[in-house]
Amino acid sequence: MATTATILHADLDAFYASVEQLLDPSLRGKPIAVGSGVVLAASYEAKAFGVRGGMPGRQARELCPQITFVSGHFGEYQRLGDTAIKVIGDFTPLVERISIDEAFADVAGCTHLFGSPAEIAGAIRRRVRTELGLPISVGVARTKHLAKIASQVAKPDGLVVVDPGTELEFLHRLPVELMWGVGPVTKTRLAEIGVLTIGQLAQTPGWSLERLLGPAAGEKLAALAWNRDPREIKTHRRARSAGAQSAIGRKPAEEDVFRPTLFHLADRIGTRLRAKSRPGRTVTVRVRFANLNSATRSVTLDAPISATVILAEIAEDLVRAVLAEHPNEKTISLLAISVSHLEERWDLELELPLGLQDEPRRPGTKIGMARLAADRAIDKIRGRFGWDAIGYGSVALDISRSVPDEFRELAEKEL
DNA sequence: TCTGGGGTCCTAGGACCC
DNA sequence: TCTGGGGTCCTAGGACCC
Repeated sequence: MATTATILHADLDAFYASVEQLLDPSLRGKPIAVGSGVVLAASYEAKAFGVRGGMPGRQARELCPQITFVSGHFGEYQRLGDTAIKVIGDFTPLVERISIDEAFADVAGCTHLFGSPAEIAGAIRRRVRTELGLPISVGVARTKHLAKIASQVAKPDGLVVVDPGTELEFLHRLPVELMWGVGPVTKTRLAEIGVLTIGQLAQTPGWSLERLLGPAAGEKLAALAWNRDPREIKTHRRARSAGAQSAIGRKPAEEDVFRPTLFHLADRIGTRLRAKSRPGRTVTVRVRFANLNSATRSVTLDAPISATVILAEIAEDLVRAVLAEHPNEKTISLLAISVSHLEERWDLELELPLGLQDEPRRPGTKIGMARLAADRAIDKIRGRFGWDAIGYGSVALDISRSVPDEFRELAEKEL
């Protein structure tokens, strides 16, 4: 176990909103939100009014009548996020990117070049500020969990270093919801037994936590409360699933409604899976009803798939099964497909004849091969002329897009 | 009053095998 | 016929994170 604090957690502040204020100086110092129907991100000035990400636009306007909505420059978010992470990479190769605007790094091996971890953190913050014009907060500690908490405490635009000698003193005075893994439900459950701070959590008997939260969560939280975090920096982590979803308002639970939507979702997912040669064996479907209750249904196949049509047909079957189980639900509000058990296909892709990868056991394999070949052709055309250049007939038309496609792409994980 | 979209991990029960 | 135990996989649902 390391005895010095060399883990950094760097987190760009109110990232999308800060980029908008960077691009348009007239927005600086003002409450703004990115998005239209829903708030995708809010500036600190807007957060001061209680505006939060995910909030409906109408509610944000009620809280903050003078708020300015901007539609968003998603390409710029990607570019600036990448650039900020690269700044960290100039100090150490041990960088674990968590999302578009957030990363861990271990600087243990580069202090002889660049100074103490605190000095490196300061240098990162200065460079991101001067070279990109963006505020970034950094936490420095001995463990990932504590570094992450430190960066949250540092916000906005700050630096917090937790010296190994002061770890528990720092940690135990903070509220439990700052801990990784404590969301609204767990916070409420802990509050019911009088646990509000991490210090109180640390003093709670293990059996009590495990009874309250289950064995895994109880043990994990107890460990984190004493700053025992075994996690290491992982520089490359492969995705375990790929999915897509679409909120469709309130529509009747009928074939005419869910078929085109499922096809569109399958198209998006299939394209990604094929691009990385990572077909998957398990298909999961989620249907959310008008009352916001939802039901899932999944199937695990003998062989992995990535062809759009096959994926769509399986998803349709699953949705029909869900609806059959909920005959009283006449209205659906969201459809989702996810593919998991992804293959690690890298080199086999080159060895297997095209088509044998998909559906070797499905009756009518030749059809499966033809479908995959058709997908490959479409993928190629789209690669040259853009996504909308070609598609599956009616599917290309009139899919309700509640958020811009560019926003969806930002959230996609590298497969 | 009615939150969008892309992910990860855990749980609990059941099937199935040794 | 009843008894015990361990392990793996699958499915449905939830909590959580960004």
